[in-house]
Parts: sequence; C-alpha cells; structure tokens
Amino acid sequence: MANSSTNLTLIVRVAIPVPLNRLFDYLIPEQLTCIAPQPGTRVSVPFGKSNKVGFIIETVKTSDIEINRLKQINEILDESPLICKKDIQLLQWASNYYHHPLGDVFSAAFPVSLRKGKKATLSQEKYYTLSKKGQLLISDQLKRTPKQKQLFEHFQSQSKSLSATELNEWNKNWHSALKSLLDKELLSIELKTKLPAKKVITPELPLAPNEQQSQAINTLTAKLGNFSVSLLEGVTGSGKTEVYMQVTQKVLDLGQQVIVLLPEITLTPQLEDRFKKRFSVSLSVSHSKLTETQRHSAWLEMQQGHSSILLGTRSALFTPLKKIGLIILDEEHDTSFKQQEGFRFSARDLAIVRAKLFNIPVILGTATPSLESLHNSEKKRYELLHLSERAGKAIKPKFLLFDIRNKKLQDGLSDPLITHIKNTLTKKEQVLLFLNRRGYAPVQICHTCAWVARCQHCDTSMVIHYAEETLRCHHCGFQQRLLTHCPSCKIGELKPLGLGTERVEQSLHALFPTQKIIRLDRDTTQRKGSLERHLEQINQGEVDIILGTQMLAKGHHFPNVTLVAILDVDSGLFSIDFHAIEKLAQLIIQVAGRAGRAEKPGTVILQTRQPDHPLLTVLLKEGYNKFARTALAERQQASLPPFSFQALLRVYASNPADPQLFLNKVCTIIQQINHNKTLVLGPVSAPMAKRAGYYHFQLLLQNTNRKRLQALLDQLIPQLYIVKEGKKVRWSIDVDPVDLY
DNA sequence: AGCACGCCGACT
DNA sequence: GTCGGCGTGCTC
Repeated sequence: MANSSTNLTLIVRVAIPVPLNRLFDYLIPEQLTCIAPQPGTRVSVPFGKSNKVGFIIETVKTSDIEINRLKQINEILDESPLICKKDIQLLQWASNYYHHPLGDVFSAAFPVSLRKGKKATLSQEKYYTLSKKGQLLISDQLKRTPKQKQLFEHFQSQSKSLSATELNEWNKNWHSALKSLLDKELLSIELKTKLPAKKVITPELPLAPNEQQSQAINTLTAKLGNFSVSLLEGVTGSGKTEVYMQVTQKVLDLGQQVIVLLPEITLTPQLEDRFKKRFSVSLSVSHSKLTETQRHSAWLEMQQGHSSILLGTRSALFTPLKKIGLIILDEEHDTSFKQQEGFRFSARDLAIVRAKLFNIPVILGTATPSLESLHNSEKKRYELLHLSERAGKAIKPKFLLFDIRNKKLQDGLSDPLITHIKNTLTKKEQVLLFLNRRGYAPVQICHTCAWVARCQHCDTSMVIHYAEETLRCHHCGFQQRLLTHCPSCKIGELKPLGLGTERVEQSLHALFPTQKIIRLDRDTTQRKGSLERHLEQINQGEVDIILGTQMLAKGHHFPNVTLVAILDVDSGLFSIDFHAIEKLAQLIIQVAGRAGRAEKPGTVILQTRQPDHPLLTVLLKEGYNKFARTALAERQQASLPPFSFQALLRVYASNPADPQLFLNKVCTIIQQINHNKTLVLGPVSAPMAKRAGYYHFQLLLQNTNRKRLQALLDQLIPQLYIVKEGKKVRWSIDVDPVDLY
C-alpha cells in the first residue's frame, strides 16, 4: 500500500499581516482535510510564539520548506471564503503594484473585527413573540397589571415578533412589563440576524434633470454592465449628486449594488443625507469615525447583499459585494483617496482596477479634475462628461488678486481686504477667511540676537500659542512654556514672527469689535461635536466672520458667505513639490464654490506677493480648465507625472547617518539592475530632515514608462528586505506619490 | 511588526 | 552577584 500520508498532505499558502514580503505555508490537520479550504478563507495559525489570523491564498501539494518544519493551522475560521476570486486578484494586483506585503494588503480589505478572528456573521438581535401559552391567553386576565396588559395587547395587535428597537419606538417604558411576561412564559425569545434598519420614510423623488444632466445620465446608464471610466466634470452646484443618484437607481433596478467613495472630510457631508432620503433600499456607511462593530456590520451587510448602497471613504473600496454594479468616486481630485502610510494605495486607481476585473463602470466626479484624470480623458481612456450649467441662477464668483508686496498689512490683512470685509458685513453677509496655519505665529525670534525657538526633535521652529501660553511643535507635538527672555543673549526681547489663525483672530477682534468672529482650526474644534455646533451657528447667521484653516475648504457650503479670502496663497506657489500648484488651484476653485448663491454672487480675494504668477493668472482669468491644460503642458515639458511615473523610497532612522548609507547601497543595487533608464533622483535628505527625533532621507525613481519602472521595482524591492543596511532603518516605498515628502 | 536571544552597565 | 539596556535575527 502506498504511503497515504503523503498523498493526503494538504498545504495552504497563507498571507499573514506582518511586514514580510512572502507567504507562509501550513499543513491542514488530517481531521480538517475533508473541508477543502478555498482561497479567501481565514485561518488561525501559530506564528512565532503567538497565534495570528491569516488568509488562505492558495492550496498546494508541495512546499519549498521541508515538510517536517511546517506547522499545522489551528483552525479554519470561515466555512466559505469571505471574498471572491476577483477580489483576491485585486488585492494581489495591489500588492504587486504598490510593492507592499500581501498580508498587510489583505488587512486593509477587512474590518479590524474580522482581522482579529471574529465570526463573520451579523450580530443577533433578541426578538420577543407570544409563546404558545401566550397565544391562548385573553388579555383581561392581566387586568390587575395594566402595564403588562398594555404590552401584551401590543403584541397581540402586532401579531409578529418585536425587537427592543421596535418596542422603543412604541413606548419607552416596557422593560419591567416585558420581564414579567417572560417570567410568566407568555412571551418567548428568538434570536434573529440584525439586518440594516428598514426605512420608514417615503423616499424623495428624483429632480427633473436639465439637458446636460439627462445626457450624462443616459450615457452612464448605457455603460452599465461593461467596464468604462467616466470623468464627470461638474462645477459646484451643477447637480453631480443628482446624476449619481439617478444612475444608482438604474443599477438598483438591475438588482445590483453600488459603492460611493467620498474623501475623508471633517465636515459632515450633505451627500450621505441626500442618498439616505432618496433611496428606500438599505444603505451602509463605512468610515473611520464609526465604531468597530458598525464597520463590521456594514462590511457584512454589503457582503451578504442585505444592503444595496455603500457610502464610504478610501478603504471601503475593498468591501466585497454580492453583486457589484457600479463604483462612484466623488471629488476624485482629493488627495485623501491616497493612503499616506503603510499600504500606500490610491483608492481612485484601484477602483478602476476593480471595475475592470468585474466589468463594471466607474464614475469619477469633480469640479476640478486632477491633472492625471484630465490627461487620461484626453488620451480617451476616460470619457469626459461635462456639467457646466449651474442649477438655478447661480452666478460665478468674482476673483480679485491683491498684490501685497510692500503693502502695509495688519496681521496679514491688507487695507483693501479690510474694506471688502467691512462692506460685506454692512450688507449683513458673512465673511470666510482662510489661513492654513494655526497658532499665533510660527516663529518666536529674539529682536536683538535673532535667536529662534526651535523644536529639539524636529528641524522646525516652535509655534507660539498665546492662548495656552505655550510653544508647540506642529510636527511632533512637543511643547514647552512660552519664553519671556531670550535664552541666548539674555537681554533681547522675544517677538512673534509670521502669521497664525490665533493672531489674525485677535486682529479681527480689534478691527471689528462688535462682530461675532469664530475661529475653526484643530485647536478650537478638538472636542467632539464642537465643529458641528460651530457650523450650526454659522448657518443660523449668528456668526459674521469665520476664520479657519483648510479644514473648512471641503464638504460644506455656507450660503450666506459672500466674501472668501485666502490670506496667503504664496506657500502653494513656492513649494518645492510640483503637485502644490495643482492642489492650490483646486483649493481656490473649491473654496469659491463655498461662497454665494443665486441672488448673492460671491467674491474671492487672494492675497499674494506673486500677482504675475503665470498659472495663477490663467486660473483666475480663464478658469480651471485652461489652467489645467497649461499646467499639463508644463508637466510634459519637464517630463513630470502624468507624463512619467514615480516611486519614492522614504527612509528614516534615529541615527543620522544610517538612512543615507542605506540609500547609497540602494543606488548601487539599482546600477546593477537598471537597464531601462530609470531616473534616480537623490539620495537627498527630506525637506524637513529631522522629525520627531528621526532623520529622514529619500530617493525618487522616475521613468516615462510605467512598466519599466515596475520592472525595476520588481527586482529592487525584494533586495531591500535582505541587505544589511536596511536592518538599521525603516523604509517604505510610495508608488505614484502625491506628496513628495 | 513582535518577540526572542544575547552580551555589557548600575543596582538590591 | 543580578536586572535590564536595546542590537540582531527569525517567523511556515
């Protein structure tokens, strides 16, 4: 007889969430081999000294590791795979493309609960129903206990099982009566899966689309059932959401599900509200502010098909769907779709990969398309759909560029700006001021010896926060008491240098003592719900001047604001990162969309020391589209993305010399394998070399051909895990970086 | 990433 | 004489 044990040996290759770029092989114990575990199934495995939850990637007969060195899995956690083959393919593609370990990539696709091994079932809810005994009872027999009689009769009239939630809707005071009825065995308990709440609202009716909207809706509807990417370019107020919702309805009519991805926003978006009011089907929401249980439920509701629409941020993209029909990505230009740590994926780009795998369409919507997406539409990879008409009679805002060179400024406010603020306030309209720096002033300097308070952990100055009488580092959080005397020369007077929101606020109070001024930045909105409270005050008209950082730029519309000013646009114009001007242009247009409404046109004021900046001039005189075209031409000239492809290798270590030693080694490795003319820029120290006590270096790789860049990375990255110079540092690779530091 | 093992300083 | 510092090496 043949050796049956070798015939029966079943090995599974498991992705484990550790930063190791390989899979781990395990044996399936004999008593479990009857269940052939499918890829996408979770398993509990012994790993090192502890146990971990991993994901089966494939089943194989042999392993590169000696069979007697393989461990057995502890347990198969799922009866069937939690994600389908195509979604596994998506994750494998992402792991290859972003050169990030597969186990970690899998982790990103699952809520924490499932990563930890929690059962993949929706929570059970207790339902109460009349027992056999209860069904035979006449309610008059309970007349001595009126509360119980009332509850009993409620059950009789409903003639179905009721949950605690449903009982609460009926009458808040049911707990003790219920307990008594249970004790008398007149009621019995049954457990039911907790499904997303049934809606009791009458859904709002679709709006009548205008000519352009119905054209977009028709075009998009015709694309259902096939892969395509459409770039829906619609100015603020042109009714993109209506288009999303009407196409979504068509997908629902086909019995399919829709994912709607939104940027991470600090302000509650109206979009969620509009979807909830429009559709009677169940809708799930998934973002980082929800509890773990809520995200667990949302994931399973979509996976099991109980819910038809998923609204979520970046990582919601990976949620498995029973019948995926459409992916919508709103505000596609927003950089929060790119994860900025660990597995640095772009949800926008992966949405397209996923859509291709499932043969479904993607809609990318925005008023200010990213340059990459515009380029792709010019190359006919995406279909460009325009919504240029503003709904209603809304008038475009007026832009004013204020040259502040050699001008007297009162804490960042020029005289003409102050005049505009005064005029707006006289008309009882609101003013919105942007300054992207919190605190009082970014520098405390000695008037005599020019000594500057610096952070001891970072290459940056300490920011003055007068309100708390502290100096703070905005990069590592280090803080100390405000200084009163120069520690260097001992005689000089310490003065604030530069602008922060706190300082501008103080100045505004002096200029407009009778007006209500509100400051919104991380310092004033730390407490939960305080931002929402402030926004409510603003929309109630209790506030005259709103001053804030860019946290105000996204997601919320202030209808009574008719003057918006960006106090300092120059930081965007001078940045060493070529993405900065694109982001600034998007910010300006998005901010302009916040201001004014039909009968009250808005004005947008930009203060600058570069009034002749060519791109800025184009943007204001000829609009975003012309700006984008000009900026794209500049990128092409310089061979920058999207005309080339980049990968950024970031390194840091506590020892200042180690990062560069590692990158020097990396350069020699690249020289050995670089047969494809990939540009190697660096190593250079990061723009702020020392941060939170670590020294940062980086190396930028660039090639006009994406495949060639990938081919280099394919050869390079595995070696980074091996070389000894890599052991002393922490490194990470960022493919298609959107932030170059 | 964890978590061990492994050799050199300040302490009961 | 030990407790523990974090360097380096492994995880199927």
